[in-house]
Amino acid sequence: MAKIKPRTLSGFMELLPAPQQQMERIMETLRETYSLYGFTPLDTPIIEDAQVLLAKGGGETEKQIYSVSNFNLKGDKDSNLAMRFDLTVPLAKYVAMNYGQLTYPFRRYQIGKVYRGERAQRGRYREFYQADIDIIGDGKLDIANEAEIPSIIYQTFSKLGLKRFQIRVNNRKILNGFYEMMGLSEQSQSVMRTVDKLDKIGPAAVRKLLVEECAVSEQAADEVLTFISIQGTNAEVLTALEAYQGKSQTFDRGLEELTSVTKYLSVFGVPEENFAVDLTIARGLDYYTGTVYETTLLDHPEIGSVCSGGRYDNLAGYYIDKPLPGVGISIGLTRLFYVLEDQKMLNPQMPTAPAEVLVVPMSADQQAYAISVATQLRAQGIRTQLYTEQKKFKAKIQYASKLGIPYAMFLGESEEQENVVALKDLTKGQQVTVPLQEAVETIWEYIAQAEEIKAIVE
RNA sequence: GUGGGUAUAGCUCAGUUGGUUAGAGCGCCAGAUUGUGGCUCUGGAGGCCGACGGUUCGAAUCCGUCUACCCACCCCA
Repeated sequence: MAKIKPRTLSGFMELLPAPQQQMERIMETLRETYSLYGFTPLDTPIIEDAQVLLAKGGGETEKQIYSVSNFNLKGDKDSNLAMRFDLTVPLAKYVAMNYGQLTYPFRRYQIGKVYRGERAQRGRYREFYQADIDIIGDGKLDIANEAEIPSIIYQTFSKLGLKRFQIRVNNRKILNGFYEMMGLSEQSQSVMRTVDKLDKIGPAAVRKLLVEECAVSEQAADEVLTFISIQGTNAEVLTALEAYQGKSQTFDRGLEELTSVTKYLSVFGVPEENFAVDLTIARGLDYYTGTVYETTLLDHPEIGSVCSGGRYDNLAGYYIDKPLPGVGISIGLTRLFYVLEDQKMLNPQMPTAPAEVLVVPMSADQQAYAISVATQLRAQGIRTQLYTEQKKFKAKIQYASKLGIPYAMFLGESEEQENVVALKDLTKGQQVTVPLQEAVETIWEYIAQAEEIKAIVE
């Protein structure tokens, strides 16, 4: 019979057990850190009414969203459904729906898969995890939140063990104000996109594109280039920006905000080398209205941003008549994991075994003894696997070895009679015959040691 | 959506100007070693050479079509 070729779709990540274990460790770290800052977990459906997801309408979202018309949910005819493109729009819906029942500022985190109809590419997926944190205010939301959000990302990345990363910060109001001064408000979207390519294609090419593609005059293009090439320490950039003050209210407000965010970021404990005011950052979805963030790994800029977000003033406005400003950021977990694995940055010391000990009865006669030992181990909180297959001894020990299980416990006739266990440390190759409680102590020592290995990234 | 590339064993890949029985390394299985894994040695299994069509005495190799995947652009986490 002809077999069906098993395959995983392009742009979808599927991991083997050991790397999956590492991925789970990263997720745990994110959850822990997010919780530490008082965020509450949230889960929303992967599939939503297409109208809800496309409320914002138009643009790239519409092009890249997976949607199904006449999706036949039993009883619900002619539903137009779509898969979520990000976690921010579903959050806006959630807040709009439960407006009266939430307490503001509402802080939630969410780790979930999102879907985008793009061509898959190195570090770019069609299905990927985002790990979001957002703070939604009722009517108002203080600027300090816009500094707290990236400081949480700093904490998270640091806890993972990452050092060479940079959170780049900009403010849409500064950009919009600047383009307003230049009389380029109409083209600002395409100009920002072009400017964003500066790192990639260089100033000369950017200038050419601005003139040819964005209908910017030669003179204005030069001024744009001068503006975006403002560089230096954060203080220097802010000082340079002061020269543009007084011509646009929007710009002035943006500068004020950026100055506050920069100041608070230091207070939140983010070192200067891990964040930078960068005037070329503009991207993110088009709902951003103020501060915007983009985080890159300094040694792997080719992968692009692994975490971005920003301030949005009125996302829920598509659903209800309440102004609900928010600020949020999203770690591209799948992409981050891809880089870490691809670049061999994951700590090889990180344990990936599914258990600390494999309980091995020597023969069928010891099966009952083995079950009772395993039960006692589990009751004491030791992750335990029981090897019940009637195979050669070699196969049993190899099983533990391949899975990276550090201890094997052999239970034969003599062990059962004397009520002891033969505990073998597979990493050292040493074996002792001791009472069960003593073996438990040894394994606990190992577990305590393994927990010291906090850094997921080496 | 646009442009380029690739498709041979479970994985990574060789395969000469077209030539008869398609190879290697890793992995897998077995044995050396029936209560002791990793290292070593020995043996073994495993292929419609992506699919379909064409050229030829003869095709993994040349040509065409299709499909899938990869890279880049667009855009983005």
